[in-house]
Amino acid sequence: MARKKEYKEEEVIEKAMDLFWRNGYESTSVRMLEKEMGINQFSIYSSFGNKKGVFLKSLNCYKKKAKLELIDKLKNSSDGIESIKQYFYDFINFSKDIQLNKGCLITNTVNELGEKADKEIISEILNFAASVKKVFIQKLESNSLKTTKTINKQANYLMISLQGLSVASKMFDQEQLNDFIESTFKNL
Amino acid sequence: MARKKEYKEEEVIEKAMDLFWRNGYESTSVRMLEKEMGINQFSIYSSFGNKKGVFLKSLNCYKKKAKLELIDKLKNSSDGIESIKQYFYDFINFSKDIQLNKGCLITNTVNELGEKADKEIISEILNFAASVKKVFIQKLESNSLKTTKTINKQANYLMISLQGLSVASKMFDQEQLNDFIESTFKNL
DNA sequence: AATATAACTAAGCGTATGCTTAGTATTAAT
DNA sequence: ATTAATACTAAGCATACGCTTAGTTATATT
Repeated sequence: MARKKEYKEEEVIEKAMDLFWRNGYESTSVRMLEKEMGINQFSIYSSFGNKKGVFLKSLNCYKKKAKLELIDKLKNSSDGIESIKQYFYDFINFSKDIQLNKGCLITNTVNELGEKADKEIISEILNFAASVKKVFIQKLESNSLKTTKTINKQANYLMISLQGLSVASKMFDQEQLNDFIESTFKNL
Repeated sequence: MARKKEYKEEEVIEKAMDLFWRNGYESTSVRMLEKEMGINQFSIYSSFGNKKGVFLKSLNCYKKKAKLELIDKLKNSSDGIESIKQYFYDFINFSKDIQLNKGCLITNTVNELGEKADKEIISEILNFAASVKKVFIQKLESNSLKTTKTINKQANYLMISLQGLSVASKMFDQEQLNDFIESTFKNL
């Protein structure tokens, strides 16, 4: 009985995600989203409720993209720790911007909103972090005699290292990033 | 011939710095600064020119505070690498907020503004990073046979590790932060 | 005491923010 | 063809933004 949507929600959310990724949550206005997504504000609000709704869907889109382009490769690799190292290098390319990098959307969000972030947003963030850590643990377990405790410690270490890489890639040159990655994996 | 200022610029900037530290640059409005600094917008603009001016002075204030409360202790310590490790633990306390942490103001700014930050702001950031790295290098040099190249690599590693700690302290618990610090210094 | 200078107050500038709503166009079932 | 339901356009809502300005108050010099 009703008119058809002239856009696919998944497609416009990918564009919204790009904008949030580049600019952060607060600095991305609904007018900017309107232009980038190519749809009117009415459509944005009828499809996603509010700005936070667009952001939550964008976080989800980011997770899918990261899974396809980064995490699945890591999962399917059989090089153990070496494959995690490769994941670090892959991440740099994954987050490449015009000149430097735009970091990891999840890390950017933690850094911008911190503990005063919305509950749903925090939940998405913790959920994503947990899923990455899980894969790290899998890789650390392969060909290893390490205890569960050691593996958990090392996974925590890698998670935080990755956040350092995310921030640093926005300002530091490739050589410094390489130094960091090489040192990070020296003793694992 | 003229009336006296009813505030000291250094004192009100410290309050502005606190606000920027907690909320970031964009999310801190001039109205918020007005309230926190305890002076009228006219006074803000006549003393500091514009919002960016307040921020630049705030960055400078942060640098002084970090020097006094963190860096000088590191400089005066003679424990070599162990003193850098202590610096990492000290940083966590330095950046303590109500519940979790507010990170490092410099790292927060890099993460928020990235490469599209104002030139003067970028310059302040790089300058601060260079001064910290310099102290790290000094400590790495003490009681060590490492080559200059190795020391530089390790300093780069520590700088980026610290940024990871800054972000992670906003969301992760103390145990995970401890794991991270302990693992970080196993690689040196 | 009069005066020039600068610091104050508070109202207001134009624009941008997140979000809504009145009115119109398009669809699929009757 | 009529109708009901939904998607569209575009104008507008109240509020907040960074910043300015007209008018007043306090000060050190004359």
